[in-house]
Amino acid sequence: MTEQEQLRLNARAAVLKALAHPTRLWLLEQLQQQEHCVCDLTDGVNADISTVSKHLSLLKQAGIISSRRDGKQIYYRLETPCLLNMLSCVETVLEKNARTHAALIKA
Amino acid sequence: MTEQEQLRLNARAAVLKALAHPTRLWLLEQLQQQEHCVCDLTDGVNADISTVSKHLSLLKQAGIISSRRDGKQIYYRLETPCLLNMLSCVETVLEKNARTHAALIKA
DNA sequence: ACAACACTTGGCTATTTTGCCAAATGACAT
DNA sequence: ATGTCATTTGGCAAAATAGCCAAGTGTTGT
Repeated sequence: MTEQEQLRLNARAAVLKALAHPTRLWLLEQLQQQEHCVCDLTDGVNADISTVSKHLSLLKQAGIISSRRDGKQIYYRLETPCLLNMLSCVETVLEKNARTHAALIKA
Repeated sequence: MTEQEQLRLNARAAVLKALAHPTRLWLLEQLQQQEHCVCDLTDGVNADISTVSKHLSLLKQAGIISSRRDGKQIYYRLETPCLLNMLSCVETVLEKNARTHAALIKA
């Protein structure tokens, strides 16, 4: 693994790490159709507003979402919609796992 | 967020979490073309064999790779090749970030 | 200027992840 | 059976992550 490869992999891992949290995945799903302010998003999650805010800024930091201010509110929107389509392959893994698990139980 | 949604998101996040590490991404790239034994993989990474082994079993646990024994060696192979194609979208994020960063420097 | 609102940031603790070493397992050869 | 090779597992310490509360920032309305 060369040093350049190392850097490339670090960068990729950073994006994946940003995605790898249930609350953040939920937030991204909410943003898929349209932008939302933090207040909209907080309602659906059972976590402190500050926690949601931190999740959002983490996603922003990773370049996955962006924000704009409109009066008192801050609206977040998805920058890279393909990320959510991408999850179809994750779903493939889960289905495969489910089948394997079922087979193990039957056996 | 319903409880069922919660479970679904947890499962997805677990797979993403397994992917979200530079060494593990490298291991997956090695396995993309063909299966490899641990000894093959250890050579390319500057980490202890035991560390590599733990990364591999984590990936296996997540259902991303599988293993078979052949004599003294254990061969790992990629179970869900689409995961690596999927990363093209991660690359999109990174390119976008690079452009944004460049623009900020210029400004 | 001041209060109210929407959000972010700092600070803290609890939990999880990482990676090394050393010890254990499993397969094969002698 | 004993030794050796390939790999896994246990145990531990260091680092990163998560989430709450409280305090701070920025905006609007009075």
